[in-house]
Amino acid sequence: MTDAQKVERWIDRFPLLQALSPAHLQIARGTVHFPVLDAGAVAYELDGECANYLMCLEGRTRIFRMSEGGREVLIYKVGPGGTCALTTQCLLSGGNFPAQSIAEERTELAALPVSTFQHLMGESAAFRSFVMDDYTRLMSGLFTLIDEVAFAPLKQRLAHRLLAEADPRGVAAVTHQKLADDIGSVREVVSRILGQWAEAGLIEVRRGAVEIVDRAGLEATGRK
Amino acid sequence: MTDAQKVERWIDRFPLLQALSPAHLQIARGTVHFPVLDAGAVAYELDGECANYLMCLEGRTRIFRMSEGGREVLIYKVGPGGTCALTTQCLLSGGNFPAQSIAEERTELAALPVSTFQHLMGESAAFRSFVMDDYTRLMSGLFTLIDEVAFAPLKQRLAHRLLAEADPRGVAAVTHQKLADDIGSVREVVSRILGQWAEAGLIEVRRGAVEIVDRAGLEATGRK
DNA sequence: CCCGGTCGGTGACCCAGGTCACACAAGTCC
DNA sequence: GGACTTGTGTGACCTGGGTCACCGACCGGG
Repeated sequence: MTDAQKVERWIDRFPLLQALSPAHLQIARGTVHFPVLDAGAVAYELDGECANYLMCLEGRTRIFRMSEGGREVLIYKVGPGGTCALTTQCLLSGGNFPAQSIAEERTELAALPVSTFQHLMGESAAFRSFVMDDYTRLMSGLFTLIDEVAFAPLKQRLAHRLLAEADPRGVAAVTHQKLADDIGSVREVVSRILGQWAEAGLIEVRRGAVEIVDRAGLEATGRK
Repeated sequence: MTDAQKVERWIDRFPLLQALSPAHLQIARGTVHFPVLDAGAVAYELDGECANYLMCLEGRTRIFRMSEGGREVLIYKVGPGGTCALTTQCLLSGGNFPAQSIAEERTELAALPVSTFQHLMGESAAFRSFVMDDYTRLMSGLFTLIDEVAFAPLKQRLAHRLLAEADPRGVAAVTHQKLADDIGSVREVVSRILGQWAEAGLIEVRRGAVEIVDRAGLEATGRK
């Protein structure tokens, strides 16, 4: 794919960019570039510096925090059409990354350098609203996350994760280990809960995947 | 105190406002008003609408989330010179309050109506930076909060809270119940931990107050 | 077809921390 | 100086969920 094509695809994926004035969009087009991450590659590390505003074109990255003990909490995942709102946090605050990120699969990004970002933030109301939109979304996501880790029993968090991970047909292609990582628990516990649900006919477990049989039932189980 | 005096005090408390252009500052002066909350009054409720950008002149408010079970987590407290960054979240996202707030003592606020807020956000880079500054600070606060609720043992969270609550002389004027609420636990547990620390000579407990005797020791106890 | 890595299942055990049920001490309001 | 309210101390108990130690099943490659 030529660079010009990549630029078009990028604008395709982020239609809101078209609200930029021609001049501003021109600046963006001229400075954007397109890094690619292999599966498992580190997108950025905790406390790393942020040199680009990142948007995701293809693939998926996982953003999480890790405790000294090695356990993790998932903050969010970014897929095609999403921006990595933590870069916003860094660029706006002048600080470093408050979490770390790893590509779950091969991931193609669009990256605007800091200078462009700052310039557009200063000059373009449309760009500001584009950026702030995702940023405020991140904020509200954090509140529900806080609720979950602070109050929700593990079952509920697992149910949520599972539902979030499932494709339209209700199949979630994840290992127990990955689920456990996402919700900050351990494999054994996840296996046990999944076992109970399978018993109850809510799900079916396969190697490397879980199929949701009774979506409603699962949502309800989670809820108490 | 006359209104004019209040305006002066307000600008005194928030010196960064002086970076606004005279015209913008004039708009702010013309529309700001000064609500007062009695101790225990509700500053705003969960899911409430936000009509003003709020800054705290005197007093203290507590912002927290509550579970269905009635347990709470403290998000942060705002004192003199602080802005209530959740109002920013509301105003920027166009949504409602993601948490609730109660005045811990008589609290005097400065309030800029939405219209002024929007206007200045659109026009004044200085105002934007003033607002975003606190907003990004909130964001990073949330990350450390997530860390704590997800990973830290209760002792550690209690130690932090206690240290945060203590005045320069090391006296924290709080009941066990309040501490428990802040960290999302229950009185009995807090009493027990406090008892152990008193035994170990780290603190001294009085009715309605805790005195920190060995600050360093307390910080260390928390840390593992 | 065998062999090593990745998954998943299961039981025994343990512990932080929440729940319940009191008893008691300090203020405080008449 | 009762009587009531608010803050605290403490023991008995329970349970979610993490830890440990395995074992067995599947899977892809030589």
